[in-house]
Amino acid sequence: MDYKQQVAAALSSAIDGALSTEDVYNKIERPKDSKMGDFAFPAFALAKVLKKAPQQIATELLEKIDQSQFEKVESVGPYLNFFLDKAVFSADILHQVLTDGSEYGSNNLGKGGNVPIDMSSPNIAKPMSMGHLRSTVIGNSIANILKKNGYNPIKDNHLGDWGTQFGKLIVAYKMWGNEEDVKKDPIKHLVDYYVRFHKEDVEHPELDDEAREWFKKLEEGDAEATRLWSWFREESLKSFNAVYEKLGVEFDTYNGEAFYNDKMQEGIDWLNKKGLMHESQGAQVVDLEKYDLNPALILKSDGASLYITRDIATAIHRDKTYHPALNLYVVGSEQAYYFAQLKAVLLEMGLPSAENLHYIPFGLITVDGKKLSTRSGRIILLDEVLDESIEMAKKQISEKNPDLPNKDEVAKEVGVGAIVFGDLKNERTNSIDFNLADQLRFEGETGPYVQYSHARAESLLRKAGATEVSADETIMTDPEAWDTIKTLADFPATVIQAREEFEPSDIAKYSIRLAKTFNKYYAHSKILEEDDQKSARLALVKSVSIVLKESLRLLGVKAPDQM
RNA sequence: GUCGCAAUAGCUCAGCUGGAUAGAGCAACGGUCUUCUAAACCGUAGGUCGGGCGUUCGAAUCGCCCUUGCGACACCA
Repeated sequence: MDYKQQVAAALSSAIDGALSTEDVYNKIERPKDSKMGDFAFPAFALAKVLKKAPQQIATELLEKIDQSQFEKVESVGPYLNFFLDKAVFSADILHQVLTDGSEYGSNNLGKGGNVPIDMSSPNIAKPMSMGHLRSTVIGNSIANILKKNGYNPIKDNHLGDWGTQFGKLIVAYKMWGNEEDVKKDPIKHLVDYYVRFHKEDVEHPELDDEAREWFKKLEEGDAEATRLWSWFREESLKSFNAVYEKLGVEFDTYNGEAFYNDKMQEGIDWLNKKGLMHESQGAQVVDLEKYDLNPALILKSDGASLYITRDIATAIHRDKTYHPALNLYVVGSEQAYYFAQLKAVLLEMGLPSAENLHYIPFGLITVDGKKLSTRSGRIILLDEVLDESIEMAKKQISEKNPDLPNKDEVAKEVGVGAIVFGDLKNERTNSIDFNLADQLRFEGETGPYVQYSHARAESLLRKAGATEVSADETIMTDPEAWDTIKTLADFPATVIQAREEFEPSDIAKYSIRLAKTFNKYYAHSKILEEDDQKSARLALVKSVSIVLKESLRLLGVKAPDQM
């Protein structure tokens, strides 16, 4: 039941058409302090129409309004404050949560539409850094949020597994590499080869020619080149998967750049057929003047393909395979201009799903204010950060809860949860200057705080044992319980908002808000006390546990029952 | 140079489609564990919302200008 709608209806009949019901609905706001009611209507908008002082309007409106369905209505200055009937509302919300369980807040706005998501996308033979973390966890959370909204997300790891660097890698491996090293620690050694190659080719430029040759062989399907390439790819994937396993992220497809390598001609033909391509300085470009963008370079002057050539192929492939309701790309904000061009080209082509392409940028991660770079060695290894966080969690457990069963599992959930939550907590597009100490905080507004709140709730439910949990006779009069219930009621709208904005931080902030109101409630009442409200209190605790767990799940964070 | 993004407490950030005295967390200081997990709770202190002009009954929020920082600007991805 939409209680705001109820307020709007009551208001609308009282003001007698001076403002449309829709306008009234949109003007209704939530007071900052719940002492000022649950909903408020500022009378300013009516002042102009009625030519009266807003204070006076509020007072007069109070006389006319039907107050029967509210606990009370007050006029405070230019505001009209509505207090909901706590008993009815509480029972209603708790009932819904307990009935729906983890389905609470789900909707079918997506109607099962397919949504491929381009995410994570590490480069073969390079380590995954904190930058990849962002794309991975943001993409994963958006996938969860989409599913909650009735879509069918398809997580696509668009691997960087093609390009001239593989020629270099093959040359380097043949000169300095050996199989055992690569098997032992693939990324470390492959990076070493790559870096060494770049050092040596300064004095031996002939290495570059060799590399070009090997890449050409690879493109032509040469047996040895292909064998090495697929072996490097496989070993790299193994080490990526170790990280994905820790993060608890799975993919539906791994259609990297190599996958699209033989599918580019269709896009080029399409562009030619539409007469969109023309030559400029020897290269093939598409003009995008009407989009106020620079021309997009589609083919190099030597006829070779570019990133955009492959992305056009990707878009066509997705269009045909999925008929996507939305087509998402979770890629760093430094590529904003590029994606504007890509979308413009696809619109020009008339690709059916071009309109649905959404570029979902996220802010850059820097160290000491500078961009990360593999070659310069300014890099933060994701795996190491995760391990440190897990260690930290282990330490906390042995201090605070040494008797905890399956400590290692919980330490992993909490340690990884801290990192993932920390990344998702703030607005996507904020850039982050990396600071390890910041990442390893477990107190205050953090993942472990929300997990801890959930564990507390579960602990209460365990202690309550067989006690009946019932929302039927809820009389939640204390302000802490009331705030918590109202927060529970906000979850479905938060799920929708997070989907509309592709913004996991909406969920993260919500979970902190819920954890906070619950902890306050916890500190102020004796939940397990034997009286006639015990089962109602447990209903609240159970509801909080359900919604906290579900919020964390949407973020890709585990919610242990004990920690 | 052009375009884009940002600037809010010492630090990291919230601030919903403009609305009631600008809010959290961390750090600082003080209080709360013989009873449901103190990874918690309560309190104190801390701000000319980068600067200016404008729109409005009302601006951290919208518009313009300036300053500072970051990023992007065709043959990388």
